[in-house]
Amino acid sequence: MTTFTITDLAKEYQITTRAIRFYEDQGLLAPARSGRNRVYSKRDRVRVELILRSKRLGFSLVEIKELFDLYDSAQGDKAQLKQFLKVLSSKRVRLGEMKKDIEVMLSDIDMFEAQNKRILEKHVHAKESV
Amino acid sequence: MTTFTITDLAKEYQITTRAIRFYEDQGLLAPARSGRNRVYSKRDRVRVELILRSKRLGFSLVEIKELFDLYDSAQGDKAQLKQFLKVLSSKRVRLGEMKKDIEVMLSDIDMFEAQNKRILEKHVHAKESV
DNA sequence: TGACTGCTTTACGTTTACGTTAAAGGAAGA
DNA sequence: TCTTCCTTTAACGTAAACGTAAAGCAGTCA
Repeated sequence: MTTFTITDLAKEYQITTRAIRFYEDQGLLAPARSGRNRVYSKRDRVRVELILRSKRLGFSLVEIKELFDLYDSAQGDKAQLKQFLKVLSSKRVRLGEMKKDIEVMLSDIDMFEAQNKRILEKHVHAKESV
Repeated sequence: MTTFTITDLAKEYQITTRAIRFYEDQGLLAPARSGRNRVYSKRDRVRVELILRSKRLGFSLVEIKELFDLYDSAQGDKAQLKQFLKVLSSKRVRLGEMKKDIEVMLSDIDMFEAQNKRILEKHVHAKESV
């Protein structure tokens, strides 16, 4: 099937229908309608994925909307397209910084783990030697 | 110098004194006092760095506090130490997932860039051929 | 001494991202 | 036809992370 209901998407992505409608209120989604009911296309589904991934990485809904809008208005408009590319590259920079932060935290965690495992083993030896 | 005022830290990390005091209210910092005034040690400074890095990665202040508390209570307590290690490894999992998300977004961005640059060049050629 | 500057506490305000009823309208099954 | 279920819009509520006065104390510079 090529279309989805709001509950389909909610179940698939483990979010509430309220959240999905909220994204629409904020201009992030614009599903078709069948009567009053919302009908989501594959494209809408992709946008939901993009929203969720972006959210997990700390991007605000406003930021995501700006990207979507820019992408939409960049179709055929050369100036907008250049602007879109600029924004994309700034996002890339930010993602790179986050990657660095993650590396630092991972190595911090490694350090703590190594240190604490040494301590745990010491305790064991102490017990054994008693 | 081995100690810092609240404005020292605020300037160094580009945050407001309000934020620093808020972190203290939430139990994330416990600076010494000189009279009524706060005096921050190098250890406090490290904690501020940890807080900010964690925040940039989307961790909540409550989560950060729990880690700090666990770390503090793990000194000499074997059970708490094991618990600390467990939590650390769960954080590591989450960081790994974020890394994946970042990779996906970066490759998405690469795709968009490549695609749009092709379009831009087409336009140029079109103009040249006219 | 008085003004200025910086730090303090207290407390209400604000933004983001939804949660949570509430009220009402199809549509399908017993 | 009645009940049940899913959907809709509308509106108020909430948690997190501070922002923003307000008002007082402490040091210092002229």
